[in-house]
Amino acid sequence: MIDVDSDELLSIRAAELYYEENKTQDEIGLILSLTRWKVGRLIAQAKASGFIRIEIVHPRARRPVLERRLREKFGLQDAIVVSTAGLDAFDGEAAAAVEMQSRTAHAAAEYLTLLRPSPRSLGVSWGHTVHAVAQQLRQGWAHGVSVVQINGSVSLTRSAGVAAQAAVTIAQKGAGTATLLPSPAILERRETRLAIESDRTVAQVLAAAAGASAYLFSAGPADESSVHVASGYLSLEEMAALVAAGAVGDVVGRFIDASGGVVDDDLDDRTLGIRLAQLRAAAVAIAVISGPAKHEIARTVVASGLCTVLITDENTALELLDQT
Amino acid sequence: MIDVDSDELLSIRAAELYYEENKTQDEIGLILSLTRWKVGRLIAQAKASGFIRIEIVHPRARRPVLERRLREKFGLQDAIVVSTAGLDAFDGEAAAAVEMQSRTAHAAAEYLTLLRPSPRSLGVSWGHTVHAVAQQLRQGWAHGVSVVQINGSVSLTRSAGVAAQAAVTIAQKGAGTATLLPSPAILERRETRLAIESDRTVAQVLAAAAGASAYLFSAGPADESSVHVASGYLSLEEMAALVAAGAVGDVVGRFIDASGGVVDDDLDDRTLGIRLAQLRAAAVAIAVISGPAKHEIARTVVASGLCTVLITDENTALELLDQT
DNA sequence: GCCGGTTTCGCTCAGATGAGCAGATCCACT
DNA sequence: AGTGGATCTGCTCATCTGAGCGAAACCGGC
Repeated sequence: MIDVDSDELLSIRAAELYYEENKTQDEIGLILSLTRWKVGRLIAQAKASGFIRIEIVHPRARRPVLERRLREKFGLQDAIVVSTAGLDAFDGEAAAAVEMQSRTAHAAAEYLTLLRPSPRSLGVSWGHTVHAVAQQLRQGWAHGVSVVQINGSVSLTRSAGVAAQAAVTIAQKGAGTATLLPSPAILERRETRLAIESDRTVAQVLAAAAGASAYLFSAGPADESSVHVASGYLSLEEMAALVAAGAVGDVVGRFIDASGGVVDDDLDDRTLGIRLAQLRAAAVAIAVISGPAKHEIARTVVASGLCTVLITDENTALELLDQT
Repeated sequence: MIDVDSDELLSIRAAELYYEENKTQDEIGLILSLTRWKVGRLIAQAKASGFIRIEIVHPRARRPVLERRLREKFGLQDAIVVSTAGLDAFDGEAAAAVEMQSRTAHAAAEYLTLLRPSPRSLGVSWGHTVHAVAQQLRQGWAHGVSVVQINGSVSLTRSAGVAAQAAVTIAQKGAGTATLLPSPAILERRETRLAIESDRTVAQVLAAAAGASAYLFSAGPADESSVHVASGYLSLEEMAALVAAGAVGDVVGRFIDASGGVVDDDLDDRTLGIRLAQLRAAAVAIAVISGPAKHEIARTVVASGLCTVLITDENTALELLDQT
């Protein structure tokens, strides 16, 4: 029979009476024939040994401890970590992932709303995540905000509207205006990109994007589920090649490796939108990244200084903090 | 967008800072621009709303709240409920069930050891559970205890030793003696039972059993997994007939229905061992019942006053307390 | 606008709790 | 046995926290 340290057992009994029966340490001392100081120490010991688990079960709960550790480890200005508590109530991993996506987007919307100073101009990328954030924002989240798209958005397979939707919604709900970037995200030839870029309308948008007072973007994993594959910008073969070359994902359409460097210079040269250096230099760059598929790219984003603020879920945060 | 009551959200934020960051309510007030009393109330509210879940994670943890409710609801002298915390670490329901069985047996062994006055004579039944308790008892748990079997034990398919083992082990570890009941549990004819019962050796054991200062027994479900089927006392058909007649399980070999009454008078008349009335009249009757298959019989045991002390697992306890 | 009822607020005060400290106890090694 | 170091114990005291209580704010009906 494996014996459990009798002090450990006592501390469990004390903790039961304290937390479940909410008796005072005095009363517990009486019951267990201990001084109340001993009881206090036993409970402290139980806590220190991790036998007492306190969980805040609420869809909008956050994890301040993880947030602080993220800030410290990666030198972030701010970090928001939404709790995964209560996820077992959802059946199926897919449903759970959707819920976490939604919680994260909600947290991002709230963060944007509460951000002070409220951004005069906000550069946004596009994709599922940014779209979700736009949805969660409430009417009047800002009083006049100039929203600018920061990377090419015209899709080859869908109408431009879909990608533009997010920026427009964010602007509309913030009583402001949206400036769209009328260009594909990835061009076939470098020259085409240069040509489009030099067009006055596009150049003006890019200039506006470069001068935004804050950025809001997500990141995508480098795999067949990437929006760039779905949008037709990249074939499955090209994606496989990127992965083979070390790509872990993309930020504003630019594919990067684990160290945060551009993977394919040629591809990057054909990609239209602000450059990663501009993002790295931004005073406020909010990355919203959630989901198990994005752990790797999330690590790269925070590790290579692409964002100043990270909004993510608990699992991703734990993964990011997990050593290395 | 479904809005969450802003007070509710505040209470979550306050709770996060209080429980995760362990700040004082004063500090939290400073952070959230609230008075410390408001913070206290918010945290209390979060607790009351059930957003704060405090769990004691330890294999030997108990559930004093459930224990008290069991005592109150069923008028028990005592109740021990072992926690299911940490069971997800086991893979498979079977492994989890084994773990709970073991935890419950451990708790029973501990209870016996700490029972005051220590029983001079202890009547025991036999089966998996009692065997497990015997295993978990430690050397010297008592100083001279007279252990008596309270129901027939000679198996038709295995050697008598197996069923006797538990009683012998309990006696040996308690520096005492074991008195075995040298008879099958269920006879084929009433007359045989009477004949055996009138034999002096058997009669003396039964008399000793009747005079025990405490009883320790378990209960079995009425289904094909019953030890009485495995032991060969009952055929699958007989068991099916018992179930059809309303049997929910057996206690010391006697099958009872939901209200605690004997299901089959003839069968009961062929069963050798102490009578249920004797158990109901006992000053200390400790029932050790754990596992999902035994919820129904557990309910019957406590509801019909067959035990004064129940030792069980959290799930069974919850089931027992679940209304009705 | 006014008024009664209800809720919320800030506060007092007493009880509960944790930090820190000196004495007691234990333990290993001579 | 004797000794030095480490740990444990019970205590004082300062701080933290929850109950209870008037005062203020709020709300709906006139």
